[in-house]
Amino acid sequence: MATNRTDQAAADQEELRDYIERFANVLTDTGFPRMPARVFVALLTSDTGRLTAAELASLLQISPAAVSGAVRYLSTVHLVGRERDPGSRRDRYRVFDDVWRDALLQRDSMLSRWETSLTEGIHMLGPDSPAASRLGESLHFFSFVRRELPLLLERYYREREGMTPQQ
Amino acid sequence: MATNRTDQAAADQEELRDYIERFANVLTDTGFPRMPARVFVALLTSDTGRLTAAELASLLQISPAAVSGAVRYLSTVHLVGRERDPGSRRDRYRVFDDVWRDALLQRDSMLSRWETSLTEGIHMLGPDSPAASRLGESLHFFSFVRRELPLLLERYYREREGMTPQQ
DNA sequence: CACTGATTTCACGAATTCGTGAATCTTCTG
DNA sequence: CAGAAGATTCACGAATTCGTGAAATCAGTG
Repeated sequence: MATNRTDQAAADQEELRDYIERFANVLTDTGFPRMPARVFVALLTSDTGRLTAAELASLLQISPAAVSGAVRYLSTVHLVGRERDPGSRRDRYRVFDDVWRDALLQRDSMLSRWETSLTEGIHMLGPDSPAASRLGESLHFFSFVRRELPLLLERYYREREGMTPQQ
Repeated sequence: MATNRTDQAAADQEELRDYIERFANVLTDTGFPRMPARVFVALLTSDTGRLTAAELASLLQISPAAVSGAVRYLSTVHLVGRERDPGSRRDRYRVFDDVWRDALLQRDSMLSRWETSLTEGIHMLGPDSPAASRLGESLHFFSFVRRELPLLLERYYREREGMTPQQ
């Protein structure tokens, strides 16, 4: 029995689906909500990086409502964007090329909230208590990271640019 | 009516409790489980950085079981350690001085799992598909971060050392 | 401006998480 | 080695999260 084209395509999709689940599981282990993780990986592993809601729903075997929810989440954390082909009713969702940069920079806002809390704590505890000095250490560390992170990213993109000048 | 010492202490504790809740909320907003967050902040803001289970329970108004659970969580993510004064039945839980370094390095293991998944995906998709090249970009980025992070930390500790040589 | 295809919203049910109280287990003291 | 103080485990109930189906809303098209 020969493996025809249809069989092959089916096998490929089967394998892709399995992979998506595995990768998504790794992400959920790190606190990522389940559906968003699956949708995100589906987009990452699609050739164009752009899929419609219907394609996502059928690939992942989920309801349109689930797609909607996942995409809303992913949008708010800037991991995917919404596009609409002009003169069409279908949205297309896409992963940004620099997803990870955005994801990292997002951490930044988190850091700044932490810094706010730490500063507040230091004032409350009085500047010369041992606890305050512990909080101060943390604050110092965070502001260091927050200062250095953008520089690190910049360096990465500069290096990468150098390696693929044709991009 | 004069403010006596007891009143002042009570007011301080009240304020501390409020602060702990606020800071813990900030942490939970970033995916941190609630109880662990509260216990962690309580330890951070204690003068010695070390509290017994009973002290935590009374400060946070939670059951011993909740303390136990929170502490177990915090231990597994290396944010607090357990100590026992020799010749005592009481455990003391403490925040490590370099909590944040550990926390960051922990991210490292997360990154390496992601890298594994990405590599797997690249193989599955065939190395010259567009999707594979997208995954490849991500892989490249992560290995960069994983390489640079320890260097960044090292630099921080070296700089800090220079600023507080008496430590 | 009615029609149709597509997305979002909402209420519900299922599943999971979370904290407690009670019981069990551990470890020091006499 | 019995007793007591402390910590942990476990089952339960409460609260939250999650995904679905159905209804409502939105946006192009003729």
